[in-house]
Amino acid sequence: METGTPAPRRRMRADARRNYERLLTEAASAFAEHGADFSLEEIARRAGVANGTLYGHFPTRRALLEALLGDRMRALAATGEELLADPSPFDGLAAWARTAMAHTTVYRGLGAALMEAVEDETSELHTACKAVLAAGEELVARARAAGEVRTDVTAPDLYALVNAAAWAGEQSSAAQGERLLTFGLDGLRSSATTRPVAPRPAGGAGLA
Amino acid sequence: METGTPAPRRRMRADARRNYERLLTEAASAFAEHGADFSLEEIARRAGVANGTLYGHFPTRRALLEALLGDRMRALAATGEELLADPSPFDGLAAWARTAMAHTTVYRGLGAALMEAVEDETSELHTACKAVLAAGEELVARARAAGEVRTDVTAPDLYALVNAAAWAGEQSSAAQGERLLTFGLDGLRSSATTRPVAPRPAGGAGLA
DNA sequence: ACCTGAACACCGTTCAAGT
DNA sequence: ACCTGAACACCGTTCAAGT
Repeated sequence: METGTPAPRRRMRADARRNYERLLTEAASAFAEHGADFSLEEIARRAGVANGTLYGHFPTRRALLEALLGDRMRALAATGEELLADPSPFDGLAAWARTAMAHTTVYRGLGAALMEAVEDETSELHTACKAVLAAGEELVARARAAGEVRTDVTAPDLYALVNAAAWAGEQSSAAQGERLLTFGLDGLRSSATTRPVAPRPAGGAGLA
Repeated sequence: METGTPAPRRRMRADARRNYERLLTEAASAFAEHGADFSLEEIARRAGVANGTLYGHFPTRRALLEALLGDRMRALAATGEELLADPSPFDGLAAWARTAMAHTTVYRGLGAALMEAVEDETSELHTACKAVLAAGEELVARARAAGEVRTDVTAPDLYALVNAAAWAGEQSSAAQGERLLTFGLDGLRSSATTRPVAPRPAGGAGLA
């Protein structure tokens, strides 16, 4: 389902395309191993191109991240839509949050980039972040309407929670990050209902 | 109660002492304005000393942070001890967490430094972090014993929560950070008891 | 169209030489 | 005992010159 490195948007000269792909490949493994703040100069070196070539293809680090993660992030948003069909609004939301956190932990430092990008309209990652946020909003709205989370919970709350938990995971251990996510998700629950098991109206997951 | 810049540990030559204090003063305002990752070279420049002088007094950025924050952090730990007398174990814990978060937000990027230092025994900030962690542990233990938080909640959980909330506050808004802390704290509560109002045995806050 | 590599303005850290 | 400032090895980003 994954095509390895994503294709550039438009037709390119053969050598340009080769450089483009080499840069993405090296960036992917460098980011995976050393985090999203890894030296761009070193990435260019590893790809065997001049530093100027890297900037030609990716004017900023965020552009590089977008090329690497954009598709994945849109897939994450799509997963959110699917989870709207989960019989339990809260469980659907929680499952999605865990998936989102897994995506965020592919590169160390990614949570910070995603937090910044969602509020910065000039960021190349902004559109993808907004899509993720929108998916979260739908899940939150449904859980809110079902009385399974506090009435004041927002999509930015969920977004911040996921990224903060991912961040904490980077700083200490992945397990610690997951614990934080668990606590945070539990804290979103409506304090009125202890455990929103609810009557559940026999059928599916309506509520357009 | 605060003496401005903390005094150096031992007697120093007059010029050394002056440089030491100038460096601390400049570092404090630079960190406050631009975060704890601000250029050390620029701090030395602002203090009117050579960069080597800065490294002479503070071999690492963490040493500088320790000089600036050590006392404050020990005071935070002391506040934790005091809050052990709070009639409500959970409220005491929560109040302390909010105080801790306020301390963490004095410099942008401080949460990351504190998360790193608590696990790095070679860090000059390590002792201070451990003191804070120990205070948290006592508060957590009391709340746990009182059945007001889950039985599996640990001091590192609380520590990570505070720093992660502070981090989130830096990335978006202080309000968002506080919301996250609220959710997180609520998530620490024992899921068995909805609201642990408890009979409360008339008197104070025993439980040695 | 695209690539190159030097140029510029920064870093953190170390260390010989001074006083 | 302490300070200085150059030295070293890095960054990110830009841009003239090439092909």
